[in-house]
Amino acid sequence: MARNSLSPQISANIVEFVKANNMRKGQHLPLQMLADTFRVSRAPVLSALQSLEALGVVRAEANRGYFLEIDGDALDAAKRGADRESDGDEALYFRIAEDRLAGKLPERMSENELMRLYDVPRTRLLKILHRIADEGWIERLPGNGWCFRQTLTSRQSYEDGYVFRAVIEQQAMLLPTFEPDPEGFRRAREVQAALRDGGYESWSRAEIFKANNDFHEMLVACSRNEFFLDSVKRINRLRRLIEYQITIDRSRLPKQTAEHLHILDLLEAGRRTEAAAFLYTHIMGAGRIKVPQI
Amino acid sequence: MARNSLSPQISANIVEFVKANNMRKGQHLPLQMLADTFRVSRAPVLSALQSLEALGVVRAEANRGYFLEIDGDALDAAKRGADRESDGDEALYFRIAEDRLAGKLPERMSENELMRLYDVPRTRLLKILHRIADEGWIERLPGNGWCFRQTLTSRQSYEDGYVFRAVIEQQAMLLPTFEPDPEGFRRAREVQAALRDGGYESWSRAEIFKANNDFHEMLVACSRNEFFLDSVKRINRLRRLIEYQITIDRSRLPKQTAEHLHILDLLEAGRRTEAAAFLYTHIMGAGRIKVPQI
DNA sequence: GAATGCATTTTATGCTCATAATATGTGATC
DNA sequence: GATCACATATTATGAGCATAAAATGCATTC
Repeated sequence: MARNSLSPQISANIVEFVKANNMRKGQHLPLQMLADTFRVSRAPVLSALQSLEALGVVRAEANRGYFLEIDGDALDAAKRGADRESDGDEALYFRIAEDRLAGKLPERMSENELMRLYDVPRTRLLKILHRIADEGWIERLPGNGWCFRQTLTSRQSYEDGYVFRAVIEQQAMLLPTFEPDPEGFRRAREVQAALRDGGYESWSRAEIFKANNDFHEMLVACSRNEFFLDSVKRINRLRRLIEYQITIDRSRLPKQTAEHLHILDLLEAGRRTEAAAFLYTHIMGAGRIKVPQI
Repeated sequence: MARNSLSPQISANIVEFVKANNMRKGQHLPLQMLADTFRVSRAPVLSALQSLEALGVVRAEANRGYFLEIDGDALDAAKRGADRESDGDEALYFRIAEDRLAGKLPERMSENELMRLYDVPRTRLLKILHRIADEGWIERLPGNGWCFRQTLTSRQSYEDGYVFRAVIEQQAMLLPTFEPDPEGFRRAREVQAALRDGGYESWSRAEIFKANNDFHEMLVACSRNEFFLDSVKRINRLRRLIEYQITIDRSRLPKQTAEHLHILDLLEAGRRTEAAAFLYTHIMGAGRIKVPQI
């Protein structure tokens, strides 16, 4: 009847924010600041804080606002709880992706067929279809209906994607505007070290995938060219869907993180050309693409 | 009240199709073939042909279908007529782009505000906003409303775009999967030669721009990697908006077409590395970007 | 037998209204 | 002086219905 509320999403954002900023018990969480951070009004932030209060994460004080009740690094339980209930659109999106990858959907479908199949109102469906179109694996036909493209399902596209990433990321690093971001590097080192020291066995598939993507996007962000960064982000969203279907080969992770750290080492030593070349073979290797000798 | 018909658009497509295939007076235009070509049903093709009949472009014969009444290369008048009345969405899209570039729109706007301002129903507005979001110059806010990004308006983005194109196109040409497409080359030569031999003075801005884009997209298509091609197409759609605001410097066109032909020459002589290097400086020169000496 | 012409079904858009969520203005409180 | 609490205004979604356009099935014609 009405739209689904933002506040579960905001709750998750707040928890993430608290962790990322290493906040401690007792610290104040001003409404307006959080609203500005997440680019929403104070209203959904308020209702998010109210539900976090019910979980015991924050405490309300009359006329003074909300205060952290738990140290930031002890929030994992709350985080998982918040993650689970967030965003019904995301769920539908994944259902469609899964059905498509499993070959359960015909190539062409009308909006009405999709609405009936997934039992969602048109508006919600359209929002998701447009997002999928943006990712490039469906397109609107000129008359009625939509048509799935081969992007997700063909082996060729999979390999083309790795080649594209390898080229883009290497070239981004070679741009004259490229400049390492010390803070980004520091955080990346932390995450990669944690992954190396045991994380590769205990983290969830999604967490590992996110850590990997964050690393690569951080690197490309250093190029200070939004087109390079947008390209990488776009293709990574696609990758997420495909890789989710594949079981992660965890035995390859230690080598991967070692290579990530090596790239940071090279860059900090000012050996940028070497770093770029290494990054290229790193990505091609991850996609198991043969590098031709020219 | 109802949706706006496809048939004006289809009419334009038919005219274009006839010209591209060099069809002559008297040739048959089968419904199903045209429908398949444009990925629609026979219904809108039929109504398009009926309006073309009213213009005298085709002639209907009872139970036999429609036949060309004019040679393909004499269709310019009909083409211009068809172009003009096609697609109201496109018009709105350009109005928004223009207003945005002129600084007439605030950074954040709600859907309702936009509906009131342009006096269009929500569905039509949303379709266009999603298209704009896909092009990257607006984004949906988490709560209400949309937010324009700086992509269109900043000098920095403009230059970044040229750098991106130069890198992508050069690298696409260097891929092991790259392979010249003889038919594409032949057509490109025709167009570029026509542009050189007078076209640069008489063609409209849109025609010149399209010829230029087609050339570059044809080259990247030869890489046989859809991600490279999609990237170039995406950025070219953006470029169209910006360049439309700028008066074309027609004096630079002869040099440009000469360079295009030179690239084809190099490729046909098998000198791919040289062609790629030349293409890179060609693009950077068009954006007047200084190439750093490393 | 391929393509048309016509009839029928299906689809997407636009409109109105109800409603929950988001956004925002203003006085109260620390 | 910043932040909150509350009241109010605005916004976007969903549902139902009417309608023009698009899709499709089938007899007819060449």
